[in-house]
Amino acid sequence: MKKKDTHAYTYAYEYLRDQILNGKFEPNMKLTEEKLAEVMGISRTPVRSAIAKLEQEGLIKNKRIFSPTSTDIRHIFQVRILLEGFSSRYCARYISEEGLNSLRECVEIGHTGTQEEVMQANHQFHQIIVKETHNPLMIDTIDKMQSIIYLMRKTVVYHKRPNLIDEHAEILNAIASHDEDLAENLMVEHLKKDLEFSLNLLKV
Amino acid sequence: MKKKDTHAYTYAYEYLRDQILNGKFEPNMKLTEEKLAEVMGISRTPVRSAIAKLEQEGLIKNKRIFSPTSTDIRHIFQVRILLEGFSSRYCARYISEEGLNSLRECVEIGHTGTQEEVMQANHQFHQIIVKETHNPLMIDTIDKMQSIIYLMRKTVVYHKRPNLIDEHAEILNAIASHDEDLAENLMVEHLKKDLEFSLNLLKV
DNA sequence: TTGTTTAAAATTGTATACAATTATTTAAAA
DNA sequence: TTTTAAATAATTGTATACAATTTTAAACAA
Repeated sequence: MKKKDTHAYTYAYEYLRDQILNGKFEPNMKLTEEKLAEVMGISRTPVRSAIAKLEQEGLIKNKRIFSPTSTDIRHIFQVRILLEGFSSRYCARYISEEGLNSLRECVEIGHTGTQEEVMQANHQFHQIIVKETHNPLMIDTIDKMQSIIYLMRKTVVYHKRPNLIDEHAEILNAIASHDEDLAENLMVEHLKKDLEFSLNLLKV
Repeated sequence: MKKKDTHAYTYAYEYLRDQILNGKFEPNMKLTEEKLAEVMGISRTPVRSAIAKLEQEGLIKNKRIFSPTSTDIRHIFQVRILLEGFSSRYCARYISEEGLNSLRECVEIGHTGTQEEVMQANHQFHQIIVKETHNPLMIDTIDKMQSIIYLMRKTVVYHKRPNLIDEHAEILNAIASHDEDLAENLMVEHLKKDLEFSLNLLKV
C-alpha cells in the first residue's frame, strides 16, 4: 500500500490523520509506534515523525488519540473566531478582485454543488479570507487547526445547518462593500452558529 | 557537556534554541544534522527532533536559520496583538485575585529589579495574562511565538524603552477595575509601541 | 561566456539494533 | 485481602548503517 512517489513519513502522516478524522481509532486510544509501523509496512522512524507532527496539530496528545470535549471545542473556536474575524475585517479593506471572485464562486457552489463539493467550497471560502491577509503566521496558525475544524465542518454540512450558505453570501457582501465592522461581525456570528450547531448535535 | 538527567533531544533543542536566540549562527545559515550532532556529541536522531520542533516554532525554516525581516516581525505582532488583546479583555472580566497579585509583583520588579529580572518580569506579565484565559490553544499558540518574541523583548528592555513599565501598570489598573475595552486597547497600544521601538532600533 | 549533462559528494530519509525508561505483572510481606 | 517490592515485559529514545535524494562540481557543447 506504500506509495513509491512520496516519503514514508508523509504516507504515515496522511494515513494516521485520515484514520483519526474518520473515527477509525478508539477515542483516547494509545498509539504505539511499532504496531502502527507494522500495519503500514514501514519502520518506526517515519511513524515517529508523523506522530510528532500530529501532536503539534492537536490530533494526538501524549501519544493518545485526542477526542475533544465540548470545552476543548469552545476553546478552539475562541481562537478561530479571533483570527478569522480579523481576517474578514482585513479583507473588507484590502481584498483583490480575484479574491472576491473566488469567494463568489464558493457561494455559488454552496448553492448548486454536491455535498462533497459543498464541503470543499465551505473550506475554500474560509481559507481564501485568511489567505488574503498575506500573513504567513496567521495562515499557518489557522492551518494547524484545520484537522479539528474539519470534524466540525463535516457535522455542519452533513446535517445541513440552516442558512449556512446565506451567511457566507452576507459576509461576501459586507466584504465587497468594504464594510469592515459588518464583515467582522458577520463572520464572528457565523462561526458562533457553527459552533453551537455542532455542539448540540455532538451532545445527542 | 551532555547532561545525564535529561534526554538528548531536550539538550539539542535547548542548545540550538539558545545559539539561535543569542545570534551565534549566521543568519540564513544552513543547519546540517551531522555537523550539529558532532558538535553536541550526540547522534543525528535527537538533533532531527530538535530541528523539527524549532521549525514548528518558526526559528528554523527549511533547515536554515530564520532571520525575520521587519515585515515578518509585523506579521508576528499582528497575531500576537490579536491574541494578547483578547486575553487582556478576558482578564478584565474574569481574572482571579492571585492573578492580579502576580501581575502587581511583575510591575513591582519592573521598577526595582536588575535588567535580567526585568526581562523575566516582563515575560511573566504577558504570560500571566494569556494563562488567565485558561484556553490551552491560546496559551500554546502564544507560547510557540515566544522564541521570536524574546528577540524583541531583549531589544526593548536592553535599550530601556520609555514608559515600558508604566504601560504595564496602566494595563494592570484597567484589568483590576474590570474595564474591558480599556484593558484591550492599552495592551494593543503597548504592543504596537514595542513593535515600532524594536523595528526602529533594528533598522539602525 | 552560458547553458546543459553527467559524475561525485553531501545530506537527508529509513531501517534496525540496542539502551533507557515506563508500565505491567508477579510474588512476598503486612 | 491489601500493599509494597522485585521481576518482567512493553515501549520509547538513541546510535548507526545504508538507501534515496539533493546539491555541488566538472566536463562538454552551443
